[in-house]
Amino acid sequence: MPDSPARSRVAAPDAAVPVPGSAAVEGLAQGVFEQLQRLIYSGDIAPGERLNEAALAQRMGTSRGPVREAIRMLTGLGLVLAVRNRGVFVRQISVREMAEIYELRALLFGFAAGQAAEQLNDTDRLTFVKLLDVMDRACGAGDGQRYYALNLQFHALLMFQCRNQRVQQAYDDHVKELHLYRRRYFDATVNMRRSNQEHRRIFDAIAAGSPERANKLAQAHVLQGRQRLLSTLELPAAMPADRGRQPTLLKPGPA
Amino acid sequence: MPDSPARSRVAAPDAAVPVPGSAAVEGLAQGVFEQLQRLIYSGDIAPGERLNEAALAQRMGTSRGPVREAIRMLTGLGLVLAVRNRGVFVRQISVREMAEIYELRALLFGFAAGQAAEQLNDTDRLTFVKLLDVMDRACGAGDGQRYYALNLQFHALLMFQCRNQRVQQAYDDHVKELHLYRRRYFDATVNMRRSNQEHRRIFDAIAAGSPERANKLAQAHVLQGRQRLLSTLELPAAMPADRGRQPTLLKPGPA
DNA sequence: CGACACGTAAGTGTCAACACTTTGCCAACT
DNA sequence: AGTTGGCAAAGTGTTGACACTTACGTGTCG
Repeated sequence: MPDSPARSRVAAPDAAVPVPGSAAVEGLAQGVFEQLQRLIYSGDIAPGERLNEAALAQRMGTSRGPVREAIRMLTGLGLVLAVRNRGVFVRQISVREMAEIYELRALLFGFAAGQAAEQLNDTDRLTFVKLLDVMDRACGAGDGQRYYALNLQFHALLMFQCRNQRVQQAYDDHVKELHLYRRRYFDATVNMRRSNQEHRRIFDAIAAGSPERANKLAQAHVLQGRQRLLSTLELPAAMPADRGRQPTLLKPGPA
Repeated sequence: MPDSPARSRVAAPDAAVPVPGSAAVEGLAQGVFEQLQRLIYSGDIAPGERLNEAALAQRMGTSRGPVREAIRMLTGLGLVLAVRNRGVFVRQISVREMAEIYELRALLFGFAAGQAAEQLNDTDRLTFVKLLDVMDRACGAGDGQRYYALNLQFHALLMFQCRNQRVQQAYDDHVKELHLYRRRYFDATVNMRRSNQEHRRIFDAIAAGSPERANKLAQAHVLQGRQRLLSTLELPAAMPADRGRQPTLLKPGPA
């Protein structure tokens, strides 16, 4: 009791337990885990980068124990790759992997669309209508950031229609993996327009109660999204520059 | 690597590092992780059971650190559920979850079958033919254990045809989750026969180059597998029993 | 006889120290 | 000059100890 650890510590930049009223009940490892996840998905840590335990521990205001545990959670999640005695590295997904993930996404998304066409309740239908309306406006205004967010919402709402948490989870997991790739390259107004049109057609098929058509359209939508992304990737080196990083294909592995 | 014999530790029952020639290069945490995974999938630890860190540490011949890290990997994998200050419990999947997983499996399996019908090379075709032949024999001999193994092989071979590692991995992951449910209830000879017939029909569709039909048949096969399992679950009142533990794990709530 | 409070035991959460590996650098040797 | 050998620093792997929370059994009071 002479030592009140959480409080007598110097304020850390990303403290996992900053204030008592916070989510300290979750435990340090959990807190560090969530911080790291956020940092990785936000691109703040960058794929291929190494995670330094001591540095992170200091940054989070804990010892290395919780940091290591958090990192192990990340490995279990497949977000990070551990190499014995060398450290863990943020996973880099290759173009091929990205393509594969898109294919899987297309499959799941198509399935959900098909289910939606068979069992769409009125409140969800209304939500769809409203959402599409807002998306039209964002699209017209050329607000890429906003459209990106709405797009996620649309997809989430559609995925919910399959009433299968496992499928939704699989979808979410894989979408997360694509975040790093996608965020940067999703601002071309043209892409936005086409994407928006496709959404409308998918919804029409769903509202019309045509599972087959909805499925096909939804699948095509995702695959065309992949195509759009691939084409922007193939364009020359005229993007915000990721410190010279190419769409690398391989992990930072030793051999 | 030269052995460091300083460890005069008594041999532990499931030692994660028994002999130098073993997988010691992977690190203790990794070793413990693999052991635990095995123990859980083999049903040796049983769903709902709690993992005692100290006990496991002793059993594996390490300290609690590596055990905790291994456990964190399991949580990242979703195999286990952690509750602060209470411990981690092997995840129990409900019947509903099982049904959902089967639906997802059906989707993926159907997809692979469709792809297979579009691009099946000769060597794989031959492998299929041979495999089906062996399965016929095992089926005729009523060898449930053997058929179970062959069945997995058949499904793996078919999944491979989609040439998409992500899809395969998703399939594998979910099949693993079902292992606990399935192993016990898969010996009825009748089920074996019907299953085998379905395999044949699926392969026929693939060999005939009919993606649509192959997809449908494969999907139906998995869903019928689900039905077979559900019916066996509903029959008996007595199974090994989970020691009365319910899907609890929710704390009563503060104040 | 039942409910509540308390004390104790078991178990998890966290930490700081120590052991081992890898890696980069500098010097000596060919 | 190029190569090889071996220090030294940095970082990961592992451990045992200590703090804290929870669960459980016991005893007392109503």
